[in-house]
Amino acid sequence: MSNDVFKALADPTRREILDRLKEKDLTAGEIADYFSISKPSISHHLTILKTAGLITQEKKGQFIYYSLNTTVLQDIYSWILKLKQ
Amino acid sequence: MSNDVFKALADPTRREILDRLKEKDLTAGEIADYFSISKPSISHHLTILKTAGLITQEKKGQFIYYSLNTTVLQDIYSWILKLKQ
DNA sequence: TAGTTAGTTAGGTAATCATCTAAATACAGT
DNA sequence: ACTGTATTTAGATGATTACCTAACTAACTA
Repeated sequence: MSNDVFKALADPTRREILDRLKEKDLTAGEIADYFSISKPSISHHLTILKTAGLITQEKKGQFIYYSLNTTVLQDIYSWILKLKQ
Repeated sequence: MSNDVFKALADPTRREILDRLKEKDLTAGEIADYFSISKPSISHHLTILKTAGLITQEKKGQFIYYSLNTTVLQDIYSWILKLKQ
């Protein structure tokens, strides 16, 4: 099972990033502004989420837009469901 | 949200403990025997799972039986579901 | 091409984590 | 009470993590 996904979800900041990206795509800067954490730290969190496959990035000129990708949540979802019954 | 539950699930050993407990209740010793990890380490993992509310323990004589408790998974399940749509 | 803005990479640090061995506690049987 | 079995607690250690500042890269604008 994708341990990367579980580990990515184990941090409250990263979960909140996902919550925000659910509403709309955001640039790294917009995400950093929302949290009181330095840009490099946010960049680090985004790398972890990207490695886990939970977000994708697309460069638009000067900006990098991040989007939510929930397909990798299916395995976790199924695992929890299986455990629950 | 219950960060403890997410963090408890972020370790493969702990997830496998839950998988095993899904089949039947087990003693700490039985769990430790299954993994090639020392008993104190398993005890530590069990404490984390217990603190998160994912398992319960019941003492029967000399043994302590651990059982799966999936009720605390509901929040995570709902959160993922919300994210997925 | 110089300056500005957006974002990452590099390097360092303090805190947390997973693991171990050794010692302690709890119970059962003789 | 003594011995053995089950499990936890204590204390230590190496690895990982989350964060920071400083420096770098890339792209836009004048």
